[in-house]
Amino acid sequence: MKTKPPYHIAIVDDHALFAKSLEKLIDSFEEFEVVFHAINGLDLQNKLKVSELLPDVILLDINMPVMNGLETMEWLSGQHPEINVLALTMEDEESLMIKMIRKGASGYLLKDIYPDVLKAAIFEVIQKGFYYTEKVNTALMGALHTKEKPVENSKLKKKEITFIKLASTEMTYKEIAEEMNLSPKTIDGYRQELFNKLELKNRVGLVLYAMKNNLID
Amino acid sequence: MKTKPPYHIAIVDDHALFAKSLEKLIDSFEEFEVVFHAINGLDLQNKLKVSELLPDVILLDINMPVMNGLETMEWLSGQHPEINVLALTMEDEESLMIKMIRKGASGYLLKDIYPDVLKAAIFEVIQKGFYYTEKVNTALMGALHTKEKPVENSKLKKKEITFIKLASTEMTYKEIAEEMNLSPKTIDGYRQELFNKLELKNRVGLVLYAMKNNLID
DNA sequence: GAAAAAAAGAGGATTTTTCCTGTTTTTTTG
DNA sequence: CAAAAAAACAGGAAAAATCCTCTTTTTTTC
Repeated sequence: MKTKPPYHIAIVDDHALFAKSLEKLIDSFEEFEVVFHAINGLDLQNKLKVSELLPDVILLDINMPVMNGLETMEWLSGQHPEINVLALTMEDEESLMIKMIRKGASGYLLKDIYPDVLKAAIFEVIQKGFYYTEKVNTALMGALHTKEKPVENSKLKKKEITFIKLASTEMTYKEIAEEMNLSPKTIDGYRQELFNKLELKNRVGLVLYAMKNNLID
Repeated sequence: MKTKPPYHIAIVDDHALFAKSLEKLIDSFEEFEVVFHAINGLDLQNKLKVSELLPDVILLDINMPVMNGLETMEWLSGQHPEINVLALTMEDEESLMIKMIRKGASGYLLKDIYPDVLKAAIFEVIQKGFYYTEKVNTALMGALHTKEKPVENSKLKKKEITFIKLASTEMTYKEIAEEMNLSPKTIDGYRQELFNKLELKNRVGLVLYAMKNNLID
């Protein structure tokens, strides 16, 4: 970790306008300098490979089309554990927040914060290695106190994910079965298994689950 | 309309980080100058009242909590028709786009555009009074060709909205009826009416509609 | 206050979803 | 290869959702 300015920042966000704007803002802080920005996790991997100097901090958007924040965070933890990552997101979703922290993010910020807060957060991450707001702390405590169900709900199988996505449309299960080239009874099995595993009551619950876990939208 | 730089821009967006960043970006274009930014439609109304100089162009975010883009646009069209408005949004939602144009927006931009496009768009809006991309044109043509259904779907009644919100949970219709102190048959009437009006096939469609229109989450 | 419109409610039927308990087929693993 | 595990599939039934048409009650409007 560098101890003197300028600190190098990388931005990962698929919204070019936001990314570029953010770059301007960060460059306006004299202690910081944006070294590059990537439009998704894959792009970040490439940029990191060819970049001669690694960023001190990465600002990572969570909602991205190709390789999302969680996947990217996982890769970063493995490949570049020395880089501090600040997760950026539009929504205040507690479960996502916890997942990002678990995967090694150094902090979690909403996009509706004020620039000063961002600046302070980056500084704190560089100095202390983390930036946790009251909110994150509360959520973390809560997560630790509720007993860890061995649900492994983050590890849905591919077909289950496909099914959930289709179940989050106006298709009937029969149509979904055709689409997936499976018997309606098999589809019913998926449904039942997921209802049990995720503790859902009906299909609407499945759609809400898909939303919260960014499987749709 | 002013004909010489600097042109004055106002930003309306509830995400402080994005708004401030965007301000930096725009100020970096020498022809433009950000005069103020508001966090929602209501705030914009106040700012416009006390501001001694009106902006030439307003960059208006569509998704805002208090007074959203559509409502704000409606008000602007009535009170300040001379100000050109560029709608800004995260999602590429055709119906929203058309509604904004109908209410008088001078252009429609996605937040994933490049800064140069934004700059060009602002210029074009100032000079020509509008900035329509190929996409918007296509959508508009399509909208004109499909006959205007008197749907008024933007004006859902209060109870319908309550119903949609409850239908977007794991409750059964029977439970929803109890919650709303109505007969299950009445609830069924709401459901049927909404399915027709919004052209939905089933309850999942209703949940998706609720999502797209920010009734939930 | 009578007519019109809107909201609430109902009967009755079909389709879809949900649930429970199995069997058969395919894949994995020692 | 044989045993075990996972995936695919089924029968049958109850519950919920969906659909269509219609009546009653309440509210609005002239």
